[in-house]
Amino acid sequence: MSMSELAKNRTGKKISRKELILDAAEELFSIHGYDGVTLRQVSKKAGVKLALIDYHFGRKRDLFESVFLRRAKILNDARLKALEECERAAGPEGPSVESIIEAFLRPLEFVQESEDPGWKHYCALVAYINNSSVWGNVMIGKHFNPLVLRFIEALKKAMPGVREEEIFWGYHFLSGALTLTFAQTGRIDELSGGLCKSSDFQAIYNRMIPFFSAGFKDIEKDNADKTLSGA
Amino acid sequence: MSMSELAKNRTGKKISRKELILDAAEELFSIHGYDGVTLRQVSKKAGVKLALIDYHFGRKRDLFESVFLRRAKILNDARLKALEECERAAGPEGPSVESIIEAFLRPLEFVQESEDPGWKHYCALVAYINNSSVWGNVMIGKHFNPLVLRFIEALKKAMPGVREEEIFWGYHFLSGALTLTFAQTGRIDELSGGLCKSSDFQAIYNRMIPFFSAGFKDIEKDNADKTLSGA
DNA sequence: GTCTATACCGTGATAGAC
DNA sequence: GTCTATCACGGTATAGAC
Repeated sequence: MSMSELAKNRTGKKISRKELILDAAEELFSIHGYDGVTLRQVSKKAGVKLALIDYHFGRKRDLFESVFLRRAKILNDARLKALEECERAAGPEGPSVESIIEAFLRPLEFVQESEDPGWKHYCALVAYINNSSVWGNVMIGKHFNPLVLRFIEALKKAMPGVREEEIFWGYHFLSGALTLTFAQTGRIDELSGGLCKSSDFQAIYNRMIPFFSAGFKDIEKDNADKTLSGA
Repeated sequence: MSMSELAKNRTGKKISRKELILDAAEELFSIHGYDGVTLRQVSKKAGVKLALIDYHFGRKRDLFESVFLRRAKILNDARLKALEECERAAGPEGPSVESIIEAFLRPLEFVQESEDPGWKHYCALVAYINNSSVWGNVMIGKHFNPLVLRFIEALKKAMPGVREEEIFWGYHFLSGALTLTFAQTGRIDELSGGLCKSSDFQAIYNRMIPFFSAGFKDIEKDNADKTLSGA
């Protein structure tokens, strides 16, 4: 790697031009979506020549995928680790619903704490992809579903007797709430007249964990009711 | 209106070319987003000449807004009516949290029952807009927030003593889950191995209402706890 | 008032020369 | 790694036909 490929970001760390392109693309794609961004905009924002994007990533589609993949593994490894730890910490009867949801969400807090603003852009990009019927099933399905199924398994153990599909629906609701949070539209800020700050992920997770735990427990109660009445 | 402006849809009803353009644009925008659709694609799908779009709607942006506005009022009027009815039906102490959420969601069921497939496309479009940091605050804020604040008010009455911001957060979660449902990505279908059908809105609302009611009630309980411990 | 044919001109992704 | 050419496509404008 030659010196000319390196630049300094604001924390003083040297980063390659390839990374600069990824950073610029990440931010732009997260705001305007795939079709709303041109490679020229990316090259301008990254401060590199247009042709360098072609050199490093080839087609636009591949650049988009590279942006998505760069942080996917880091994110999911952190969540998997959190789940495994909460399983270890729990007794033989396994972790509670609440602690499983906590393991799913808490690792995301570093996004806000990180000095790298790219993580916030990345979350917005995940929101864009997750809501897209074009990209969602391909990219999220391929790279996030294995981890999600791991969490679903844990929830099933924590709620024995509950029908599988009910747990999947609960996850769907959780995923939707998280996605809208990631999207960072600022709508809740305005709607609430400034009472809620959509940028304060920690405040959100603090509320999401009990809120969704209550939802899941309601499923469990309902299912138990049905089992009883069916007996 | 001349005969030449009319065509027949599959239910045999005559619809104007202007409506055909709106229908085509609605479907395409809902799948590919604003930037992912060209006016030429719209004209082709609608079966009209390109210049006709310019004649009826002017700029692309204005077409997009026309598509969004066409059904917004119908949708929100139905929900407002449902809320008012549930308030009338309740005693002087006002409606329950559960019945308020029901009034928010149930009117959406006609979307699935309607013969007009455009309603499903419209919902996906709302999902796209609600998750977009570019369009969300402008269009959803302007045309949906007044209704939403009406529901928030009802929830506040149903949960006296709960801090306003907690209710806003609860709404944020509800909105996210609903948005992901609207988006119709089919991801939950695949994730669940076919157990869940994302097209079955009725099944979803049946589960959302108790799930989110439980979440809100948990907020209420928490708040009461804090009040007690603070006393 | 409704619709069509056609042209404009900037911009886009991409390929190939250097 | 970089520069430049290519060539299709995009939104929009306009003149005129029914």
